[in-house]
This record gives sequence, C-alpha cells and structure tokens, in this order.
Amino acid sequence: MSKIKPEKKNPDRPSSKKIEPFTRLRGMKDILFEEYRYWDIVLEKALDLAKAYGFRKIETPILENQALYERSTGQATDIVSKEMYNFIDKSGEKVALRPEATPGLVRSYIEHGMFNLPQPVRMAWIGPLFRHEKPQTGRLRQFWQFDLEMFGEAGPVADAQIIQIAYHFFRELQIDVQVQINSIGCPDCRAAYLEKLADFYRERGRRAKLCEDCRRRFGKNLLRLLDCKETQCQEIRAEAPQIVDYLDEACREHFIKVLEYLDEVDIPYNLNPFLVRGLDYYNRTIFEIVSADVPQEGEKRQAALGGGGRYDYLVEKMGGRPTPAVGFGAGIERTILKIKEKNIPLKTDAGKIVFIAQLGEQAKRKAMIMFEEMRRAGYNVRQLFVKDNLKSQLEEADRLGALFTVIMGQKEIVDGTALIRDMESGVQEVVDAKKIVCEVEKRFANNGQVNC
RNA sequence: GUGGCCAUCGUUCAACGGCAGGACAGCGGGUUGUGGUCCCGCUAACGAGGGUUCAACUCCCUCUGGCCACCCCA
Repeated sequence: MSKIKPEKKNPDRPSSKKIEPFTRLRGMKDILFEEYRYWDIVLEKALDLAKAYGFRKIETPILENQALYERSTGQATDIVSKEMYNFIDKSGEKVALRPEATPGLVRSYIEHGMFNLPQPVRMAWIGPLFRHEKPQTGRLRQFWQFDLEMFGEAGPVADAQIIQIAYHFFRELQIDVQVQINSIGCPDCRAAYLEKLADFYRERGRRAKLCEDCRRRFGKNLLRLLDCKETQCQEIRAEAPQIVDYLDEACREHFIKVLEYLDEVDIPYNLNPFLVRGLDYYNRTIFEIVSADVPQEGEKRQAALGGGGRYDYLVEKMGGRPTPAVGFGAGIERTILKIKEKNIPLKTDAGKIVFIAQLGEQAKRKAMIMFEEMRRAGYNVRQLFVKDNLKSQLEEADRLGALFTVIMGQKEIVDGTALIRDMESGVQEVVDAKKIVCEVEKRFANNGQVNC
C-alpha cells in the first residue's frame, strides 16, 4: 500500500535530457551512518575530558569578520594569505569562513567581558573549520577540530594541563601519540635568538647551501628553516644555535616548570628544539601531538594530529586587556583516521533490545501503544510499523540484534494475549497482553526473580 | 598553489578497440502469521565533455573528483 514506484518518465520535461545529480564540493565530506559511530566516540571523549578538567562548552559563529583572522592568525601565514574562504556579503562586509578556532574564541572572550568572570576562563569548543587547500587524505577543506582554550592564567600548570588533556584525549582513544614540545620564549628572547640564528646561517656560506625553499624563507620566516625536511638543510641545522639556550630567565623557568609538571603526572614528551608552529601568535610553550606509529627515521614530518601553545599577547593585540592564554586543537577527522587504521573496536551496541512486531490494523494500533509504554518505561524498544508483513519485521529485529520480539496479531488481540519470541532459540510463549512489560522484564532479568 | 598516479553497479574486484562479468549489499520469491542458513530471480556502473575510428568503457585532449609528494597544516 505504501510502495510508490518512481515514474520512469517524467512528463513535465523532455525525456531526452538526463539530469546530472549534484555532487559535494571538493574537499567536503558527508558523514554517513557508519562513519558517525566513530564521531560519537571521539566527540564523547572530547567532551568528557573537557568537563573533567573544568572546561565548559562554547560555540561561536562560523562566519566572522575577515579582519579578525588577518589580525590574529597573521597576514603572513598561509592560512590567512592563501587558504581563507572569504567573500563580500550582501551588505558589503568582508567576511570569512573561520579557518581557525582561536581567533573567534578570543574575540568572544573580549566581547563578552569574560575578564570579569573568575579566572582562568576555560573553554571547550568543537566545530568545523574551512581552509581552501588541495585536499588529500586527512586534509579537507572543511574539517572539524576539538579546541580547548584557557584564558587568564600565566602559570606553567596551565600549559602542562592543556598538554595533559591533549595527550589523554588520544591515548584514551587508544591512539599512540608523541608529544613534541619546545619553547619559543617571549618576543625579547626570541628576537635575540633570531639574530644569532641569522648570523649562523650567514657564516661560512651556509645560507648558500640551503635548499631553494629555505633560501626563500630566510628573509621571510627564519624559524621555518628549522623544520625543513631536506637533508642538506638538516645537516646544517644540526649545528645551529637552539632557542632553549637563549631563553631569558623567566621564560626558561616557565618552560622547566611545564616539563616538571608533565613529569609529575607521567606525560611523556620529546623535547624538539626545532619545533616551530605555523601561527604568528604563539610565545613560550608550543607543542604538537604526532602519531607515534609512523616510522620516525625517514625524517619525514608526519601530519600532526593536534597542536597548540601559549599566546600571552593575543588578547591584548585583539583589543582586550592583557590576558595570558594557552590552548590546543585536535583534528577530529585525523583522529578518526587513526582509530580506523588501528581497528579499534567500536562500542558494542546499546544492550538489550526488544522488538515489537504487528500484523493487521488492530494489532498495529495496539502495538503502537505498547511501544510508547515500553519506550517511556525506559526499554530499548524498536519497531518497523511501516511494514505489515512479519517477515520484514523479524528481519529487522534480527538486524538490530533484538533479544526478544513481541508479536501482536489479530489472534492475540481477540485473546488479549501477546507472543514473546526468543530470537536466539526461536521459542515463543503466549503471555497476558496486560502484563507485557513485566513479562519482557522477567526474560531480560533471566533469573525468574520478577513476578508479574 | 606546483608536480605525479588514478577514475567500472551502493561497496569491492574483473574484462575488452566490437554483447561490460562476479562477489557483497538492496529488493522480490521459495515459506500470503515467523528472522538468522540455503536456493532462485530482479535492480544497478563505464565521472563529464570533446577528438581519433566503420566502431571507444578501452586510444588522445580538456574538465571534474580521488590519491601521493611538495608548500603548508589538523
């Protein structure tokens, strides 16, 4: 009765033209049913951890002022200069799809006067970001990130805690990760270091021996030379001065404390003097979470699963009062990719399922009532009332892994009974329809303790 | 953004310059009040456009998309 076959020919249009269906935009993904099972466990873990460490959820608009990112992330970064989805809206406003979470969160902190809240303010955030890159596995144009930000705390515990959560996030999802950590000091010590570094490369014609990219980067972003993958650059780099040796007293002490706290709570880390991050606003602690099961010797830098650091000057730069801050972001899709790689078992299903099947109009009505009754009583009850034949309904019950199926038919209506079928053994029993909830309960309890 | 590889039913894997085939899934039937096994059947694809050719899914070009490396990043 409910089967509608689509017309082969639509009389409203000339039959010669074939309609091309739409497809997704490049680098965009649909998350379908099976895939969503992974999202469930990842998002749940993220939220649980955030809550446990006192971070509260916040959401910000996907669309923001383009200038917000230009000023925070930095005009010079690739993210802003070549990857941003920006356009002029109908009112002439220059807007951008957010390529990064932190700027919006900083904006929100300032705009809502959150410096008036008890400090630190700890935010948890999950949402989609947009970057117009050439897509690849684990690099999408729309991708999701789990972010934590802590505002108003300058002490090294804040850094350590953020790293601790980041680490636990992956570990508790059974992904083997490494924490790469470094300190890039404050603007003062970094400036002194950069001079040393520039001198180093200028000496002995080292600069000329660099790869093409690095020679170009030399004037633009000196720190970037440190994480070049080319062997010739890495050979030179091995003798380069390291920033940790140029940190001033305060920065050095801060960094040491961060490491000590991490030791205290058994978070393993790798000091990586060459770690640099792509965003302009970081100072002092920076870190990256990388997958540990990719061979390290190849000297190839793996795609990071997450990363973050301290940004004590950003809030002020964005028009707020001086406020220290630390944060981190984890890529949801990359995390899920890792989970799939490792064949980590998904959560086993919700548990004890009862299915309610019906035959005939009157039985259907009765079954609908029973369903509501059982659902409200907290049972894991399923149905397929849109199908009228028993075969389809039992098939569905089987697919769902129901332990029992309650069957209501014309005969049962007349007798005031219901049939309970044990899906494993196929054994069926007739019970009083009025006691159906209790009868199901009794079978779930499996020990006859329940009296109907 | 640069360079390279690739593109067949929903999924996965075949084949061929001349009829596109299997497996899985889906749907229907064997069993019109009974699922899981089995058997039978059906549905369903050459990413798009152009060119070469008697003939193109196959060869060539363009586009689109995917993948890999780089830039960069999550």
